[in-house]
Amino acid sequence: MTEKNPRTANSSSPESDFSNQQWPFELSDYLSFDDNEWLQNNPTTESLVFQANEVAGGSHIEGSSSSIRDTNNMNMSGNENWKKEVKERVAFKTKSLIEILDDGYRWRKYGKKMVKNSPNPRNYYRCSVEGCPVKKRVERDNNDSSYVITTYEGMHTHPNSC
DNA sequence: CGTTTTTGACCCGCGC
DNA sequence: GCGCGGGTCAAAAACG
Repeated sequence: MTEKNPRTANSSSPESDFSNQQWPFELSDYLSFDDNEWLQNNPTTESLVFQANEVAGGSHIEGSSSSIRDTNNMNMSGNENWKKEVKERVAFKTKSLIEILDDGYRWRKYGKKMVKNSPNPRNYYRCSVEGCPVKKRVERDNNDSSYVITTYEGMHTHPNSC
């Protein structure tokens, strides 16, 4: 990075932060997004947007986006893990040139990997706040480089950066 | 100066 | 048993 990070000190003010970006939605709307609503608004998105209670060792996303559908189809054979911990998993498919979508939290990149089926790199982000098990996975669409698939994992256990 | 980014290496699960 | 795929960590560098 060198000039693609218009944030850093303004993380405390997500409002002004967003004014700088070309977000098609408002921060509040973005946070209260309903997976069901998204499906209605984006019928072409298939099952890319979903909210599932994942379990450790449940179904890993292997392959391309087509495999993501498998994640929705959890296996009943290991449903006993459900009582363990509920992990919220939300995937967003947004048409934007920027992949670093600021949601008011601080994200620290902890890894970059190349998908074997695409020349698109996959970025792994994590909440900089300690105690926040929230993880973010950002990947570009294979078919539409203009689209960005952002997958949020976990819930924020700390107040906003404000 | 602190924080974050970056890249490579390492680790884990499972498939064959 | 080894290889593959994916995911994570870690040390150093870069940036504000």
